[in-house]
Amino acid sequence: MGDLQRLREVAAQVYGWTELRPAQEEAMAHVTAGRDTIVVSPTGSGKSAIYQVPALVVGGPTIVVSPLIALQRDQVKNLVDRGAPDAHVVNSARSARDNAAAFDAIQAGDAEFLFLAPEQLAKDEVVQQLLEAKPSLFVVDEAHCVSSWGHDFRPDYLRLGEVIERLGHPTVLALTATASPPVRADIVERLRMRDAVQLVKGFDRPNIRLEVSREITEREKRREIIERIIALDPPGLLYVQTRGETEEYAQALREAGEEAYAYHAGLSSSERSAVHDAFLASDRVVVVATSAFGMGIDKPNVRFVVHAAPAESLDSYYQQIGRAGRDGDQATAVLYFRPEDLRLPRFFSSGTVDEELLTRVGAGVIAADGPVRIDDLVEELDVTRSRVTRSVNLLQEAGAVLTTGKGVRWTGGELAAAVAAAAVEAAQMRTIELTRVEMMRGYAETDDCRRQFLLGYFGEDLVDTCGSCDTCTAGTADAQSDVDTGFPVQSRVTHAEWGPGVVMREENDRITVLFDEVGYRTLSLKAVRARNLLTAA
DNA sequence: CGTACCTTACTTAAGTAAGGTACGGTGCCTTAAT
Repeated sequence: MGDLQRLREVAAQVYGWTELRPAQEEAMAHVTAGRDTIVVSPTGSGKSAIYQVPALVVGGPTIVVSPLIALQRDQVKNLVDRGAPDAHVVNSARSARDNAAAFDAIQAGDAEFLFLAPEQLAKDEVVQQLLEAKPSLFVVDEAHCVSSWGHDFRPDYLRLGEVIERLGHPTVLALTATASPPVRADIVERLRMRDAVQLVKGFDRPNIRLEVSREITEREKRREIIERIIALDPPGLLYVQTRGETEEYAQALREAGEEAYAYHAGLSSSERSAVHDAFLASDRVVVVATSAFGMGIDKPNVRFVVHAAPAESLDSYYQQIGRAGRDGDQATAVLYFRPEDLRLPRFFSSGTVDEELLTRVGAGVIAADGPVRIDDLVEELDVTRSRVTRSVNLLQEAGAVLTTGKGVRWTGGELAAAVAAAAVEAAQMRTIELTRVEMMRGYAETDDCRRQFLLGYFGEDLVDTCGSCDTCTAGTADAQSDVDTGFPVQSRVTHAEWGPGVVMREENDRITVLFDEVGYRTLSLKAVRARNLLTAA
């Protein structure tokens, strides 16, 4: 293939990579051929190269959407250090003049890469500037953010699909280290990827030993975590649920003689970067953090990731433990589990729907009588931009509004009905989120091989038990590979009450199905058979 | 959602019980005041 030869040449001459991995070449070949592509592959496996090399083979600049300004900075520095063509960032931390210069460079062909956050792309003038640059490649880095943050925290992630369309649909490349099949489907749909190739490589991390410790009291749990961390031998990470706990555990660890730092989003940016630096520099460090810590931080020799409490989904959990053992050496992931600790993840997954706001936003769109910009709605309604955007997204989901290049427009239905439909969408999303928390519980409580459970959740079939997780060591894990329930994993089924879904997991006496509308449910086979609840679709 | 902490009410006037309420995670961006 001529393309492949050129890709190898560019990799060697521009970046100094004399050898590409087969998985990288495969992805690069698709991107170069103009095919929308989603790549799920661990951090440290050379994901960035998948756009960096093709970007120089195909004409036109490359836009990279990246969730954190700090990350954008690192990515640009990385390119500059390698002597790659110019890369720029556009964000609120830079002066208007610098941002304008970046657009000029990208339009003039003096720069190849432009990094920005999705919020920038919500601005009309930014999209206009990019249109003039005629980008050929649109990269969404940390693409799991589309699904995990887009639905509430950072709603502009859900609007990237429209931006891609307005830019004439350049080749879309979505990159992430962790995404289960439904999350991948969500990313593909939201980014409006066409005929997307899905490449999932190196998902299992066999050098990370999986363990769960079920605890009775909070007090006992705290004592054991401190002891265990000392025994596990830093460097490592301890994830906790609240900002307060980061300080408490960090102090307890320091009193026990460890080098420990607390990290959460409430710290000043200088405190945060001091912890980053200490984490990267030291071989004896423990960072005690909320979920704020980790994205874009690549330290190869992290020996453990301990969780003082469950995460809100196995997606988040796997993302976090994936920060251990990137050097390939032995590492350990321990989850300390008390059912009570599911309280906070449940709370965070059950955000409320503001029907009054939906009504006001809907009324605002109707009153505009034609396309209206979200910024104008924000001004008129005096509500934060992110709340308005979230409401617009829900109304759009319900089919009540449409987005065009000129703004958001009402599709003609009745306001009350549209609000009700949008509220149903939101409620359905909440239900699904809550069942994702339940899968976290399922992982913590299973007596079967944890690796099989985890990989199964991500749509990967591990034929034999892993032999190295705590349940395998304890001898409770039975191979689930020869189980035949009549409903094979990944096959589509329909439930009498819950509608269509996909089989995620088969066990001797039960199966777990991910239903399109009600999320993950575990069903007793006895009941399924007795009442004929499921049919293969 | 559920806990932790607070106030209030009650009565074996100093401690208990009931009732009320605040709080808990992720980051862009913008803009005003130093």
